[in-house]
Amino acid sequence: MDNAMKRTKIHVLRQLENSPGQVLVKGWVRTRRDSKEFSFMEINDGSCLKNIQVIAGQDLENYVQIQAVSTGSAVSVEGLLVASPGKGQKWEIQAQRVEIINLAPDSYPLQKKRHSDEFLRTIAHLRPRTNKYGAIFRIRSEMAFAIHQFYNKKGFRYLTTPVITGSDCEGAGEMFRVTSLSPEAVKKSGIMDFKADFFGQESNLTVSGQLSAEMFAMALGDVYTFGPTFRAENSNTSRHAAEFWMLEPEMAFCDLQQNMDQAEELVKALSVHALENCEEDMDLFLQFVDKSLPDRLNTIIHQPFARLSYTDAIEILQTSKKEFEFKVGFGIDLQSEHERFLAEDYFKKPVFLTDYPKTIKPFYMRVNEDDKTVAAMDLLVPGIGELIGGSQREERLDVLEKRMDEMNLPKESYWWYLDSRRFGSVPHSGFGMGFERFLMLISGIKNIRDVIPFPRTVGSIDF
RNA sequence: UCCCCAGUAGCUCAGUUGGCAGAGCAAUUGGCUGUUAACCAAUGGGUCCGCGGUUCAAGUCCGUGCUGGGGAGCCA
Repeated sequence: MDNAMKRTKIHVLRQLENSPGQVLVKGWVRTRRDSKEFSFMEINDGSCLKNIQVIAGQDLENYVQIQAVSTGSAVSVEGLLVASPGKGQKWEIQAQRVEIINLAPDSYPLQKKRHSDEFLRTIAHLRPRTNKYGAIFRIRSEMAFAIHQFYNKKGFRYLTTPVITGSDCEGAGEMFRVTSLSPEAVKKSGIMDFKADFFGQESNLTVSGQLSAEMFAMALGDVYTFGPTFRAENSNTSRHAAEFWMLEPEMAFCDLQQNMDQAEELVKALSVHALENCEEDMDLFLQFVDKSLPDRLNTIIHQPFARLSYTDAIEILQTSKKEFEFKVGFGIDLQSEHERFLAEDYFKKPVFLTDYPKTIKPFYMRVNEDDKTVAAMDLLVPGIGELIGGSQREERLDVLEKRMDEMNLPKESYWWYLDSRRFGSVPHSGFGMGFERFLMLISGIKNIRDVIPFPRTVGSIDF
């Protein structure tokens, strides 16, 4: 290859106002059509949704081989960038040299037509080469960056909390056990001897970085964690995965209202960021994936989210004419149908529900003056359900210890957590947002498996 | 884990009261052509998800298992 020539990515080429003349592109052939004296090749290099059209003429020395280039093949093309006389594209490349880097056999599974999401899940290693999956994974990348940018601008510090944890009762669901004990040794002795295990005690994959984040909020002020989270729940739905990414901001000197303000600002800012920075990829979803998406995003960005207490929500559900499968009443956790009714039918926009009964919420949430409810907040969004769960944390040592006693939690193993309430305890709040659920919200993709590069779910860990 | 639905060519699907296994797209070959998921023609392509049963005969009916999808629970 000509080392003097530098490769230009297709997203750069497509934005050019004037032709630089000679260009070099490398990518994969999406489709090829023959004409009388030349071949049309559409090349995609993953830098953007769109392809660049290459005109490979019969005067090329390897024209016979070029005519055999199949969908999925990798090529390197050097030629002149010229205005395209055809419709549908501004530029095209008049090839002077086409190097076939790799010829894909006709068994290449991706065809020049629409494939079902279910089929593409069975070839998760190849699906990012399609328009839709290429688009969502570019958006996923951009959104991860946007999260860091959002909090960096606000003066938050990024905190990486442990993936392996020693606490076995964080109460957020079933946990994956981490061990270095060999199955043979365990079978032989008949017991899991945790004292002989790597950490000398039971250890698990994290279900939340919140407790760690609270410690750092008491030191650095405003922090956030953003990383992988693991749940060993046997849940088989389109909204759950065993491994997912969660964003968890934690803020000192912050009450429940300010917590909701933060969450609402975040969701709005990220949505705007997606539309402004992933315009071409977002258009694919706005136009073809979910017809209701433009309205939904417009509502999210421009309308204030609804805010009401759990008690008021129960009132609305009880007085609504809608027939529910499950009865509602104070003290009962809301069912999916209730949450959907509130977000999709009643308010038709994201809804914060606050002040849930303390009996259905974790120990760390701040007990309200009524001693019946806690300063919790869940953000319910149309189409997804719960996107965010958060609370003002219980900063009063005596109240917190009483709650832990009520819930039979071993205070001694939370000694360090309780220390934060002993030494300079202040009101503070935080929340967790499922990153994949947010991606589903802004893309209209209906299954969480389709916004994760290689999803891990019950009974499925291929790739 | 529970409820419902599905599994037929590489992909998407049709297949009637049980009676010879089908279509479109893809692939291959040829034709045509500054084409846009190009077009036209021909050809090849099957463990009808697995196992067991009913029947003269099962893609079709029954049982069971597996896989996938939708919903519920749990949650982010």
